Amino acid sequence: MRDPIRQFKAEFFRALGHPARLKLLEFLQSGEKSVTELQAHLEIEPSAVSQHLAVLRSKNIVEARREGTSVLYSVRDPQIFELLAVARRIFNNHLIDTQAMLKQASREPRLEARLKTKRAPQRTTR
Amino acid sequence: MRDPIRQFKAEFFRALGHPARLKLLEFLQSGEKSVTELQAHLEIEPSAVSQHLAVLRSKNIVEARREGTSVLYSVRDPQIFELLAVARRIFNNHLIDTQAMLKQASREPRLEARLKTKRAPQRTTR
DNA sequence: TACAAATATGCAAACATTATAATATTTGAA
DNA sequence: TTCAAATATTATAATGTTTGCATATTTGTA
Repeated sequence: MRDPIRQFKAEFFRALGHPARLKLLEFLQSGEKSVTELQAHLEIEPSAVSQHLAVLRSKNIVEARREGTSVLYSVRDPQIFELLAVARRIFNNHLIDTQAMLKQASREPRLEARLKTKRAPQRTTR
Repeated sequence: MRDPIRQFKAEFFRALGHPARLKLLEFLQSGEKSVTELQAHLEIEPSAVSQHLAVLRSKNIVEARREGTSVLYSVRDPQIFELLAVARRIFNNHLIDTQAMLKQASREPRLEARLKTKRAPQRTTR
């Protein structure tokens, strides 16, 4: 593999790249939850919840412990929440852009259409 | 769409989910760069660089401005760097796990193999 | 056995990546 | 002004892959 560390980081970010998994993590912010609770909160197929949890587990984002017949999940590192908080701040900063994007279904103008041509500043020497 | 905001956040994280794009962002931490510089740094096909840049642009992570024949890229919001820094801290915290994972090519044991069975604490009543 | 949860399987679809080729923009020279 | 070079972007297509999900099965616990 070309670049194992960055590859690993990339996989980490992709693990966050699904609405259901984000919702899981946000819910886990209020503490450890059983799979049953998570399923009730997400309102999707139980097996789908397990599958999303498996993705998060595989990247060490959450951890599980069994208690009787239930399995309780929690977020491994509180800094995950810090990460989500920073992301939230970024979205808030660009809320106007974001709303515009949502509205127009992510159609973005071509790059050149955005780029106001600007003459290169004149070098004083050479 | 079910959940547009979380959907959007998910797409944002997925935009970070590629080693080349992470490398781009890390490089941009030292300031605005021309596409030529970015290409030299990444050592991949020029068009591939443009394509990755297009992904980052589409999520408003970077912005471009033209100067003469070159196009200069920069990161829109310094908090992106904060985000990457938090991610880095998370990885460092779990470095041992991470190294183990890298070594064994991400083979993870099944969940039950990890779960030390633990008896549920006895309820005092009922 | 019944309950809780995970896993296996299979499929469709969406997605992502990359390579190649074509196109656009700016600049400077003829 | 016309052309060519340099810089980048975009279109296309082929591919490959992951991915997400549903259904069914299995595992672990009480």
